[in-house]
Amino acid sequence: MRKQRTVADAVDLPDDEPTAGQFEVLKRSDYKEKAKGNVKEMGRVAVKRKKHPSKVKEHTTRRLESNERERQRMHKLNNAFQALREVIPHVRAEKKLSKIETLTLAKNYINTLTATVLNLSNGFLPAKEGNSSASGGKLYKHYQKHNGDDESDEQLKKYSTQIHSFRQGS
DNA sequence: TAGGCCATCTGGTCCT
DNA sequence: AGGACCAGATGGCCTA
Repeated sequence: MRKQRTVADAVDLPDDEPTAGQFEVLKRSDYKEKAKGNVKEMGRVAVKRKKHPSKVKEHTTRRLESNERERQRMHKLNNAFQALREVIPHVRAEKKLSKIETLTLAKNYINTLTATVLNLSNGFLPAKEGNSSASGGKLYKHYQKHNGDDESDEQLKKYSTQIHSFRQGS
């Protein structure tokens, strides 16, 4: 199990260690600039600055609350990833797809399905005026825009190759 | 042991 | 003003 870090961990520092609220805020650009030079001192520059205890407490409370919200947000995101995993057919069922694998596979799966639908519905024919969505014309145009002249067979090949490579763990 | 993946914390920015 | 979103940092776990 991963260690649960809390603000309490951060607050429980030696006396000479600055606590939350005693750091000078850097602008994002400065932050990034600093990142290039020194990884150890990322982001925060310690400046000893006395703050009223109630302010520190308030800051800590707010931090805890937003940490909790962020955790919930990430959990929701992970649930969505899990839901996506469950609808993408893939071979390596015994091993969970990573996030990047899930997204990549999903994208190619969608392309494959789109191509298949277009083929089945003769979507490759020019859409009739006024009935473009029903005939698949819009879909075809969208698909063509993003996939050029890829045939569905090509998509299918691409998709199965990818599934295969994931199965082999490459 | 190195590298990949992930969860969590954090501060800045955007949005309502 | 406050919450959502984002990206960087950090450290733990797992596998080759």
